[in-house]
Amino acid sequence: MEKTKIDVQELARVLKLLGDSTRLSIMQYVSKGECCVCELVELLDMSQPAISQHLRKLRDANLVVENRKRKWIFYRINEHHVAYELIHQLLEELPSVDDEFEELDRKNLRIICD
Amino acid sequence: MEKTKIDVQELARVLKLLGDSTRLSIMQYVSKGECCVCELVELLDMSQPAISQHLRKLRDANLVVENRKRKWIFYRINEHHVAYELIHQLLEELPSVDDEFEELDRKNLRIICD
DNA sequence: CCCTTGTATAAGTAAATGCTTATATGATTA
DNA sequence: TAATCATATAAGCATTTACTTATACAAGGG
Repeated sequence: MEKTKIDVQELARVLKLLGDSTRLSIMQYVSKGECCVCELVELLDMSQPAISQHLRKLRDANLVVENRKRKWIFYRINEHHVAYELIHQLLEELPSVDDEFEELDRKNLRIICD
Repeated sequence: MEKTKIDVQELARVLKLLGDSTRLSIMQYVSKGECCVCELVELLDMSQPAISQHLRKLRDANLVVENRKRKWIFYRINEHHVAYELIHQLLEELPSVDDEFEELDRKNLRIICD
């Protein structure tokens, strides 16, 4: 069974989306578990529309999927994307974001919703 | 021995460069062996200045290294780049470019220079 | 029902990008 | 030394990008 090959244009499209530090960070956060928009706004210290627009691009490319719970919209990485394994490896090269999540907890800005 | 981590900004910079199908193809070609500019112009069917400008970006980012031989300038992938292993894995996801190199041979446009 | 909260979208803008054409540079050859 | 070949650089331009501010929309809570 031959491993699936990815088209150059398609891979370039994905890499272009990941080639922005805000979006790359978003991908890292949402790969650790679901994040809602307001959490990402806090984690990345950026305006809500800016985050929303980045999320739209990632969603349009199917790199993330949304999950609506009560009044929040949670995003998580799409594990079924053709390039998921590759993206996962990329993200593993990055320093941990555990501290950022802990700080979010300390500030009581983590949204727990089950 | 902990594996070297790459800064988010730095990885994003690399991915941004790879997030262009022309440059991604160039990287693929020069990872298979040295290519001079005129070969890349032929392989990618683009203008010489366009290729040159893409090569400059890749060279500035240390993703490729140049090697001057006689009147040609050959480029090859920089195996010592921090993200080399990662890039190598990315390139392995792409379909082979052997046919393109063979066509170059058939057209007698391959530069052999030793 | 209103009012608030969370998120999305629209419009505008400055900066970056990727080409083009024209020209410069540098090495090779006649 | 002049002509040629391979490549680089400069300038110009249309398009894309990533923000901003303002507004819309959708879900909950009083």
